[in-house]
Amino acid sequence: MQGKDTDRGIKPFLWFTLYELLNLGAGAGSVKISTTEFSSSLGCSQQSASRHLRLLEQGGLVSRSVSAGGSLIRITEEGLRTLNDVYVGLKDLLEGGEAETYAFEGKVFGGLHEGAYYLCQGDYREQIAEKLGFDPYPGTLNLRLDAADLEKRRKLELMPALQLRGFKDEERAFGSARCYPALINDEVEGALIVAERTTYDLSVMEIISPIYLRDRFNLEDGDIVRVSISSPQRSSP
Amino acid sequence: MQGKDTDRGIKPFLWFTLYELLNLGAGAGSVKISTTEFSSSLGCSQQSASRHLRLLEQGGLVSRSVSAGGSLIRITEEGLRTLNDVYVGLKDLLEGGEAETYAFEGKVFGGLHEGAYYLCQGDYREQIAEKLGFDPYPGTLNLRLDAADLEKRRKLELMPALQLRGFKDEERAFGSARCYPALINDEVEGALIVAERTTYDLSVMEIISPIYLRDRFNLEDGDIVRVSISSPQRSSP
DNA sequence: ATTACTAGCTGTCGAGTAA
DNA sequence: TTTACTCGACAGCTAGTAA
Repeated sequence: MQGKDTDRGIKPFLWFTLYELLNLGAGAGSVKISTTEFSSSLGCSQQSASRHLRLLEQGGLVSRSVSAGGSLIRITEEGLRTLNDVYVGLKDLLEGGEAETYAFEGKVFGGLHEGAYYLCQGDYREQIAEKLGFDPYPGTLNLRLDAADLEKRRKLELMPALQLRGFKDEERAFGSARCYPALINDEVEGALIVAERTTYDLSVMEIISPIYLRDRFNLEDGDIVRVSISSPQRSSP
Repeated sequence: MQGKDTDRGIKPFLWFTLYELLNLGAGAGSVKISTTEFSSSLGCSQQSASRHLRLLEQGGLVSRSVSAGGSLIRITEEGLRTLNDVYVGLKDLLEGGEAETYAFEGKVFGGLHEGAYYLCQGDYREQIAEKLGFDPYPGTLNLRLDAADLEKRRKLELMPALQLRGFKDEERAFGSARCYPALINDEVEGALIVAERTTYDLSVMEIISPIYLRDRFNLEDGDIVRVSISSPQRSSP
């Protein structure tokens, strides 16, 4: 495997266009701007600005609602992650990157056991084994976060993650997912797994692990479990 | 004036090539790598890698010594600044940029009064008036930093600065310079001024100000003066 | 006023190849 | 082995213009 971690899957010139949109405030919320105005802040022609925006939209990095008098533009979660990847890389390389640790405490709750189904699908299981280095117990532990942790959770959302590809079988399609290697209760290895492209409730964390965590820690619904994630996912030295 | 602060004067695709060089460790010191190896880590052809390196060298962003068996490559100070500019921008926009303050304490020393000569040149004086908002006293205050402050000084060196263009008159050419607005002894406005393209001793800081600082603070050689620089130089909102 | 298509230009790419 | 030239192909740019 020689996969490029730094592969952002975006053309350099489009990355800088996205960066300029962030500069104009399209990261925090929608921004109304015309292609003409945007082209001048970008230092190119109106036509190029228009084309860049279309390409970014196609790539799922911004969302737009085109209307007369300027369009409403907003950088998507994926767009922010694309920008943040470079940020994390630079931080690491320029500041001498101390690996931050994100620690969460969540309450165990029932969940719908959907996770178990996905994990039984051979393809996910293989990818997890390959990328995380363990064979997952066929089920997820669902944790609910306190509202106070949501801001931290949002930041984590932007951090680089290991990607699990989506796939199809005869019956249905499975979306791709991201996962973050984690330490559960400071003892057991596992991972936070986040389904892609779902407007998932950020207060819910699905944890996988090679072992059955409810047994291992004698967990009942409502118990508190600690999840520590260290970031960034370092590339090879 | 509608000058783009974000104008890095570098093509997007070259920026990412520079970023990849940083990834390979060419920021901390020279790195030996062949264009073929580099092209594979860049994900492009050997010809493009070679061309990119030549363009970066022409632009003064990397220095090279081409030799058989791979060239020695190192990112220059200006190259690091180009990367750092984007880093600072992202930090500001993604993390909600608290403006850091760099504070230095330096010992007054004589200096060669070269600075005074430059400041009398009309062009510099005009640019300072325009960009810093004051008419400089025709002379600089020279401070020598403690060795302990040098690391901080090096970091400041990478921060975005106001640019003073170089120029020529009939007799000679004057190089360009960077300056950082500063507060002197927490009371008087002024600026740190750094001549470009000189392998300047980082332990020396040249301070300009609208008034004669030696009188204002009753300074003798060896006295301690405090210089506070807040960064980044925020762009217009 | 917008956004975006078409046409033609320029710059960027990479295979071949020289040094 | 290197690095870097030439040159054909095409991606990205802008001016003009349509919708």
